[in-house]
Amino acid sequence: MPYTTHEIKRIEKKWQKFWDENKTFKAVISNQKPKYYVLEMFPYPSGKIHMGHVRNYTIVDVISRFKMMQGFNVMHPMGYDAFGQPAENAAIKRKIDPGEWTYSCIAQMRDELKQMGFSYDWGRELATCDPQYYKWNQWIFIKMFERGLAYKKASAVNWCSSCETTLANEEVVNDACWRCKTPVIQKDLEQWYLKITDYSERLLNDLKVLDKWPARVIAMQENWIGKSYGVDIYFKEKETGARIDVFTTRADTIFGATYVVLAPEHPLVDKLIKGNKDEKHIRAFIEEIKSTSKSDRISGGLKKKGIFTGRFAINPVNKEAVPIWIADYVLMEYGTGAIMAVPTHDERDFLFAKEHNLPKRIVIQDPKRPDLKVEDMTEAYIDEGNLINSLQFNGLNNTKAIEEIGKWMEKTGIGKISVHWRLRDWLISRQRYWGTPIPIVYCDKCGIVPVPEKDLPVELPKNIKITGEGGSPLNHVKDFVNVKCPKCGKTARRETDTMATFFDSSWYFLRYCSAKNDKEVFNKEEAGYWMPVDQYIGGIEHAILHLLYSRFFTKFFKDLGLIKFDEPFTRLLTQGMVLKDGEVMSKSRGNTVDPDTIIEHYGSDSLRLFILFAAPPEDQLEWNDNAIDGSWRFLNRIWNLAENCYKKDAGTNLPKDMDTHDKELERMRNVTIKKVTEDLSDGLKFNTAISSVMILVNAIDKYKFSDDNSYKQAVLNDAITSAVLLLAPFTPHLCEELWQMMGKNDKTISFVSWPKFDENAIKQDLMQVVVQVNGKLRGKFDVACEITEEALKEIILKDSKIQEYLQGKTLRKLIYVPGKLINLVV
RNA sequence: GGGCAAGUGGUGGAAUGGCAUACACGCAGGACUUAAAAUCCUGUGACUGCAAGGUCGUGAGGGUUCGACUCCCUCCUUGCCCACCA
Repeated sequence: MPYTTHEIKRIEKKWQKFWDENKTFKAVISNQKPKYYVLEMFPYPSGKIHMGHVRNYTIVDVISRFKMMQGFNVMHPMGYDAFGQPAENAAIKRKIDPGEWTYSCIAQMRDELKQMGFSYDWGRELATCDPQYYKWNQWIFIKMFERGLAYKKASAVNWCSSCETTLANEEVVNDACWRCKTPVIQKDLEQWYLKITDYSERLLNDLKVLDKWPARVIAMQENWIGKSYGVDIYFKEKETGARIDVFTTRADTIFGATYVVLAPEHPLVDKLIKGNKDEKHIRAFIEEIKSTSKSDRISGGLKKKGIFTGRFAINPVNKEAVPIWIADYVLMEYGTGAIMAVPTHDERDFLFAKEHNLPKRIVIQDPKRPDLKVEDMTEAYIDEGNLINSLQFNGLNNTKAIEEIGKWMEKTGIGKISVHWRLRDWLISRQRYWGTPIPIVYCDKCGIVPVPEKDLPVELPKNIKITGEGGSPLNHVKDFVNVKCPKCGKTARRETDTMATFFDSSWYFLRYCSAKNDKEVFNKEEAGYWMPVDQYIGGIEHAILHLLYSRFFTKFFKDLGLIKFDEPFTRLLTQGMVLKDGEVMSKSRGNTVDPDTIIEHYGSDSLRLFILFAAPPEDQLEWNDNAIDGSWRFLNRIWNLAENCYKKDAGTNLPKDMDTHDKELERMRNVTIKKVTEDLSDGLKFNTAISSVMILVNAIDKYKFSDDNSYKQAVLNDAITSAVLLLAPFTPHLCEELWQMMGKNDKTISFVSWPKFDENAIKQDLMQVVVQVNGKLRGKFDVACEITEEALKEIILKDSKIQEYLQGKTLRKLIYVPGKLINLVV
């Protein structure tokens, strides 16, 4: 029977049913085997899986199955990141309940995942919209609230007018909503924040430990956390003496500060401009800047808007009075919201000073142009040099001066060495229905009261009208909003905001360890056994948000004493996107290929094999409709070998009288085992692992169909057996079936020991030595492996062809790389 | 503007200081067939040559080295991330 579409369907269904019924991949704590926790980033349950999912989960599945065969106790769970806006949008559009819609999508998705043959422990399946899950979101929130890590603050927030909700900084992409691309505006609202900034230092420092993460992700996180060393310098307003702190990383240029600039939102602005004859004008200017969106503020390019306050500040190092300006290029959110401007040594300051005719003074000498005058400068000098016009610091190299001046300022009390971070606290309030209710009650008497643990979960009310307009739908649900204060029992009001869904996904990997536990967030012992995740795999788009939040939560759990480790994911792989015709495959582009139709025709094994073979996992993968044929053809060849060439009764012992052909196949078999084992262990190089199995299969074919048909069945059987085992993680349905067909006694191939290789069998009798003349390839010689350098030289130098290249030239040098090559330098 | 990747046949890719293009796709030719599909075999970087062979060739240019796709410098292109961050 050939490996036809019909047969493929039968086999794949058969084994999917087998794994399901036997709970083959159920993970149980055991001290007999080392544990291995392998995890994909769980999907949003949109219903259908797409090629990106297929790629992600296939990569994880191969690792999972490989580790099982290697004797690890593997946990490989699956769940759904099930809260969020698409369900609400669907509810509005189709007038159905978001929960109903979500659960039907989950059901469909589960079927599609099972169709791919992934080795999940379905007993740990979870959905974040399940009250048994989000109950623990609420529990975590309360623990954070108790420790001051969850707090409420009124502030200007990023607001998406289309989604009618606030967005975290991380959700603002190019000043637009990350989901719907609507431009983000600023709006004042009372919002819940998580104090992730308390963990800035740890989040930054522990990146050093993550040596098995892609350098790119580390760099992105470092960038995002943005630690900046500098000095806060205390300027004073000339008349009132009010302190104006400016933050600078360039304390070396303090003597060149010729004006001070405040952000329009700076709290001192109001006082400074009060009574100014131009007050109205200035206020109008400030309002204008505040009303411009951030992107418009930037799109003005280098042209910077500013206005003079009419006031002066005293530079503490030289008592000079410098004008105080307000300008759009100074941001309240960063540093102290005020800067000292050094036009001669900062590009932005230079342009601003030029625009508004402000004074400049050179304090770092360009060694190439020591006579340079301020009037002749066309741009700021931002490179190294020695200090001038800087009193006692004159002559000092500016890099050194940064340190020296900082120390001096701290000593004399005119400033302090400080650190500022780019990382902001995490805004988690959402004015949405389909999310975890924030477990807080507002009481006129008691204030903000957390819901007691025994009353959790605060369940989302059902049968809610969702219109997509007018803020949170929960506002309109009286039974939900009106509540008794848990403290005093008087009438109180429930919080109607829900949590950002990134909250849900920041700890789900811990929940998998105790997925059905209704007593605790997770069990200490279980998490202690399985965690941290040994291998985590997902898209690069989560390099900052999800991965940073998960690290934050993990550190928080450690502080609660629930776990003993600092980092959740030991090893991270960010898989590349799936492209079609050079563009990312996506619904909006209309260039998707539905995995279903491929499976329908070729089966999921062919799809799995193709998607791993076509590119290394980190790289982009260009979908090719034709190339999958190749994967199917290859599986067909394996099928034929196992069905027609494997003989059950041939015995397993290799014959004693092996000739060179037998030995060569046996060597190839060992080489392949070694190569596949190494490729799967370290670099996760699935594409080259598969190609090496293809090479083995080519060799088996050659051996089997050799001219004299003198093959030995035990050698052949051995090679076919190894090929099937090596392929088992990649194409599990086929290999299960073949294993059975070949009469092996195991119930499933999933736990059959990974084949071992013998270094001795890999050794060759002859080795090929490449001969170069002046680095150019001029000959190849097959010689015995144990040949001495002297004997080898003799053979080569006597060779007539090599002689030709040496004629009339003197041999200057001979480089011998043992076992590889000889380079003759003439 | 800053940071990080990457650039190799017609295509996906392999080789990370030592034989460039493994493996596969595609294409061409052949076998089998009444025919087609499937399968199998052969060939397939460019130029040159009847051939053996020779020359060139990993985005461009330079450098280090006996030897460079690989390391270093400069530049170009593409992708991603960050971005008035003081």
